[in-house]
Amino acid sequence: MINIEKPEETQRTAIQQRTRKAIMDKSARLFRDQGYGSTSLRDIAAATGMKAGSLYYHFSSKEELAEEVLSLGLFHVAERVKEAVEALPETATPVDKIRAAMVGHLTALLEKGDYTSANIRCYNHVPAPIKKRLKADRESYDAFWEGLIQSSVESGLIRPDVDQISLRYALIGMLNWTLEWPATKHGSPEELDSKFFDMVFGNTLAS
Amino acid sequence: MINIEKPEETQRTAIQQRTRKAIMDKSARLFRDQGYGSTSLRDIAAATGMKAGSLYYHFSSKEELAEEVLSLGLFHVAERVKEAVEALPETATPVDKIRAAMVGHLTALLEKGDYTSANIRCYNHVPAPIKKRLKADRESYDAFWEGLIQSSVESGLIRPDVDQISLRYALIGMLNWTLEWPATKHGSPEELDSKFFDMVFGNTLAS
DNA sequence: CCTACCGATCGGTAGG
DNA sequence: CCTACCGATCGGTAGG
Repeated sequence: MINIEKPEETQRTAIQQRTRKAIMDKSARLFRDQGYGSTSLRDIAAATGMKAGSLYYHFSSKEELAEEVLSLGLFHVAERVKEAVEALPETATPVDKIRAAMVGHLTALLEKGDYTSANIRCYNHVPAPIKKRLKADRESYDAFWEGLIQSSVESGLIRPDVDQISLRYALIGMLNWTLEWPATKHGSPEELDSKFFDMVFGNTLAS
Repeated sequence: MINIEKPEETQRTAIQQRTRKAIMDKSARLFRDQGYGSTSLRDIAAATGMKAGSLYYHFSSKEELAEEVLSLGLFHVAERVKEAVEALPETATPVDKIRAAMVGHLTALLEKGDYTSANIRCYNHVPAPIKKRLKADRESYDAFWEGLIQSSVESGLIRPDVDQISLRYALIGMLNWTLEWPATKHGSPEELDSKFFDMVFGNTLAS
C-alpha cells in the first residue's frame, strides 16, 4: 500500500540493539531541537552517555545515523496510517479512508514526535544523498494520499471540481503543522481529526 | 494592527546598504537550503563575493545576521497581509479580511520566498536568544489571526462551534506548507487562495 | 566502548 | 574590504 521500507535489521545482539535505539532516540530529539548542522556527534554521545568515538561502533557516519533516524520518522507515520486504514470494514468509502489516514497520521506525530518532527524539520537541511532517499519515501507516501483522493473523486464523494493537488497538500500541511502547536492545545488525534475533517470536508464533499 | 518591528535602519551609505542587502539575500537562500548550523559564514561570504572576515564590517556576528534575515521574513508576510486587509472597502466583513489575509500571506511567501522559507525552516534551530525574539513576532502575527477569526465568530459569519485555535493553525499550516510544494504547482496567490478558502470556509461559514 | 589523536573547518579578531 | 591568524570544535580514525 505505502511502499516505505524499514531500514533492515542486520543481526545484532539485544544489547547492541538497545544501545542503537538509545542513540537514535537522543539523535531524533537533538536533530528536532537543534537541527542537523548544529547537532554534533559529541552532543549525541553525551546525551546517550558515551564518548563520541564510540558512536562509530553503531553507525558508520553522522549521515548514516541521520538517515536512519529521519527515515524512521516517516516510516512510523506510514505504518500508523496503514493500520488505521486496514482496520476499516470492507464497506468503507475512500473518504472514510482519508479520515482514518488523517487519524493515523496525527497519531504517529503525537506518539513518535521526536522522529517525525526531526524528519519534517531537518529534511531540507540534510546532505544531498540522504535527502534524495528521504524524498523517495515522501513521494511514496504522497502517492498514497493521491490515490485516496482520486478514488474519492471518482466515486463521486468529493466534488470533481476540487483541485486534488491543493487538497492533498492542504491536508498534509495542516496535519504536519500540528507539530508547531503549543503542546497543550492538541487534544487526542481523534478530537483533532474531527475538527480538521469537518473543516475541510463539509464543503468538499458532494452534497 | 500587526506589531512586528522592522529592524531599525541606522545611518548607512547607499553602497553599504546595497552590500548589506546582498549579504542578507544570499544568507536567506543558504539558510533556507542548508539550515542555520550547516551554513558557514564562509559560505555566505563566498556567495556574496567577499571574504569571511569582511562580513563583520556589516554584521557583528552570525547570530545577528541570522536574526535580521529571519525576522525580515516574517516582517514581509505581516506587511503584505496588512496591505491586503487595509485595501478592503469599509464594508468588508471579518471573513473578507481572513480571505484577504490569506492572499497577502501567500503573496509574501511567493515573493520573498528565501526570507520567509528561511524563517519557517530555521526558526526551531536557531540559538535560543534569537528564537525568543522571533517567537514574540510569531505570537504577534498569530494574535492578528486570532482577532480576525474571533470577530468572524462574533459577527455570526463562522459557526460558533468551530474550534478557533484549530482553525487558525490549520489555515497557517496549509498556507506555510505551500513552501514545500514543487514550485511548478503553485499558480498565483489568488488562485491558490480561492482553492484553500473554498476548501475550508464552505462548511465553516454559517449557512 | 574508551583514549588519544588527526586534519579540516568553524566563528571571530587584529591590523592594515 | 582583505590577509593572516586565533582557539575551539568538528567528523572521523587507530589501537586497544
